[in-house]
Amino acid sequence: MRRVLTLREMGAAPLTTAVLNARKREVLEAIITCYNRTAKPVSSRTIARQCDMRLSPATIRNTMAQLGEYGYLAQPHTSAGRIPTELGYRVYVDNMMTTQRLTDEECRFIRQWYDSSELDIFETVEQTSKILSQISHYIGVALSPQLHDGILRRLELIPLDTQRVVVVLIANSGLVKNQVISIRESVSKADIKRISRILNEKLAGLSLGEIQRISQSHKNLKAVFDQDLSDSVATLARNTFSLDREIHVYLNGTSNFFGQPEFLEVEQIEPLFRFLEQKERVADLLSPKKESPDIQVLIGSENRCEGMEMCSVVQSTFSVQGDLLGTIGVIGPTRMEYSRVVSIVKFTAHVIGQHLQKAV
Amino acid sequence: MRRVLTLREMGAAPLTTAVLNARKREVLEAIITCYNRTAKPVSSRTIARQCDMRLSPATIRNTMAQLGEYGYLAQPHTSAGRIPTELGYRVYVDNMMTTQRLTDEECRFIRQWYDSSELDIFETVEQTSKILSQISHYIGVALSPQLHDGILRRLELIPLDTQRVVVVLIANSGLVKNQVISIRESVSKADIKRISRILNEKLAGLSLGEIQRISQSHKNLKAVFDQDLSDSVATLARNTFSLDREIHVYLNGTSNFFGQPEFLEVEQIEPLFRFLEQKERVADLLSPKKESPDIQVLIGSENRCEGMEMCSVVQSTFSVQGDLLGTIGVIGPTRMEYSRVVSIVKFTAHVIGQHLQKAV
DNA sequence: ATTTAGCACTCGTATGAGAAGAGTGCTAAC
DNA sequence: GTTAGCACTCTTCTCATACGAGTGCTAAAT
Repeated sequence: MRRVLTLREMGAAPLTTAVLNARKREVLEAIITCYNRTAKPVSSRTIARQCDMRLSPATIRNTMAQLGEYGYLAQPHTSAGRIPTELGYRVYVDNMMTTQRLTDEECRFIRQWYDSSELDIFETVEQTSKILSQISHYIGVALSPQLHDGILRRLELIPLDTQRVVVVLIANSGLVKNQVISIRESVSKADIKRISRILNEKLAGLSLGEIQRISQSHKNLKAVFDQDLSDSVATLARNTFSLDREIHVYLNGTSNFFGQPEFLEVEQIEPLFRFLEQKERVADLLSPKKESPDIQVLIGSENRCEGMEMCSVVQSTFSVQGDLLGTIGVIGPTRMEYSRVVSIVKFTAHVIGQHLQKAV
Repeated sequence: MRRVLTLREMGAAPLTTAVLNARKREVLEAIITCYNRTAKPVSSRTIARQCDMRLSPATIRNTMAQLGEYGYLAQPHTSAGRIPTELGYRVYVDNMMTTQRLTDEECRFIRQWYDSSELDIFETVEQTSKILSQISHYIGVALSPQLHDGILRRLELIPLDTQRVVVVLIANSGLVKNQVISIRESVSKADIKRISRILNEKLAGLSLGEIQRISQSHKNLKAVFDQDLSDSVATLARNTFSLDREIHVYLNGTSNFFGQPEFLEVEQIEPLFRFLEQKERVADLLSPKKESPDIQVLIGSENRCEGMEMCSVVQSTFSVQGDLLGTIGVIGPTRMEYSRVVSIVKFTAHVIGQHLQKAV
């Protein structure tokens, strides 16, 4: 029978650090560090050897037993070493982790990518997932900004032929999106110009989500425009702002997981890859939560995603001028170098913000 | 020692069907069919049981031995059944395969997707990869069209501020692409309008690749415009048409490979996934070859891609009004239902062409 | 009161032998 | 030309055993 603690057992354990004296902290950290390297249960002897204070394996065993009672450590089986539980990692991440500065080289590597790239937001975001995966050696992930959340700066209608118009929407954040829309009755070029002028006058400065809501109802439209609108204009407006809520999810470095010892078996890696292929779910996972802190760390099954039980997520949002634009993150095994990854994600979010600022 | 024939041995075998009498053909086909189902070496007894002409296993063994000499069959080890070689599949695909019509349901399934979708080309292409994977149960792949290959119908310059302009390029194929470009010296709105008019007059109807070439050189530009251009206009033109040659590659259904018996081991699936993550290489693989036939089938190592040795590719291009727009395809294990997949890819390429036609 | 040495015990892993089974190739008879 | 029979090969599965890593507990040492 496997001695893996249930969540309830783990939840019952004290979460405060008060109960963790210096030695327990040191042992917990040493085990986490060692487990990160080897992915194998850590024995008391290993810790005794490398621990600063010279203690015998027997003493370490006592400490480990106590950490086990708290639910911070678990044993795959009775006569095996210890591995950190999710709760153990949680305590480590929340209370013990020291922020590790990136090396100058790493910083340069990240900045270089952005400096050498154009300003297209979508490409920048896609590139970011690549950067994150390359530097973290895990999976880099990035969510494209949603036009829906932006403020309309300007729109342009370009007649394509009598039946179709290209709409170009420009948001305050620098986001530009075009789409071709069809109109039933033909509208003259002059009309389109007029409509375009009116729409710009009345709607610039509003959020695109708000505009979309308004344009759904004829009544609302009338109120905003303060005049009666022909059916064709109303339809045009409605179609112009019927934004697809699709989010683009960019994933990179998925094959980095093949190297990880805990994913050597297909049974482990298959559910993960199946999950990652459902882009909507990945988007859900990464979508900023209500009270989103600077940086968020979801450890193991905390992410509540089927297939992601053995993975952790480190994520952050990036914004331009206070406008939330998107999310970036790293997905790695639960046994992850949290301090390094947190630094990477933080720094990258900062740099991407700076970079996009130029495009405003 | 493994009895897998080398390519040279296989190449030395006769490729004509003349040498294949009815029985040999029937046995080869039966083995391929059976191996497709089971992924296990096929024994003489299995064939003897299901073969139409009532023959004993011993007779089948003789025939199998001859097919083995031709290089169409191989044995994993001395006392195992036979599996088709790549050459065997090649003979089957080229000479024996009967085109299998899709069921009405499958046709409806494919058409439905397109009927219910908007006309944005990129989304259509992305969706296509999803459709292909869902209906083939393998990996669906699609290459987005390259603006570079299109004919310019129209361009629009939208001033964003004094230093930046949004360029909207509209190609004959219905492809629309926007990009923000920066200009060093500020250009007035009136100037931009004027420039836009000139560019449209002079360049509409030319291929974008050609335009890009022209706009690289000041001299060429002068020749086309038949007048001297200010530095600002030249720069603007150059930046407008400096199209990134990036191709978007859409992959879907990669996790379908987890179900395949020959990919149960990580060692098999890892190189494949590593390959698929290199989007440029996938694009290379799928890019239409010089003399590209209606539909192309690459069997096993024919694709010459590291990691794809155990996979086959069925691909086709789709076009609108004779303009080659992009490529779609299916990647599956070498042990693939070629006749079904060929039908799927053919039909889908046809439907996507029809669908995009509407957007022209 | 804390630490440690010693030791019995548990459990996973590696190894090897043996049996079972699937399938072939060959030979001789039909 | 076809087939039955049989020896032979090779894989796979199972079982037993040995080994080793690591623990928990107890009693002694500090």
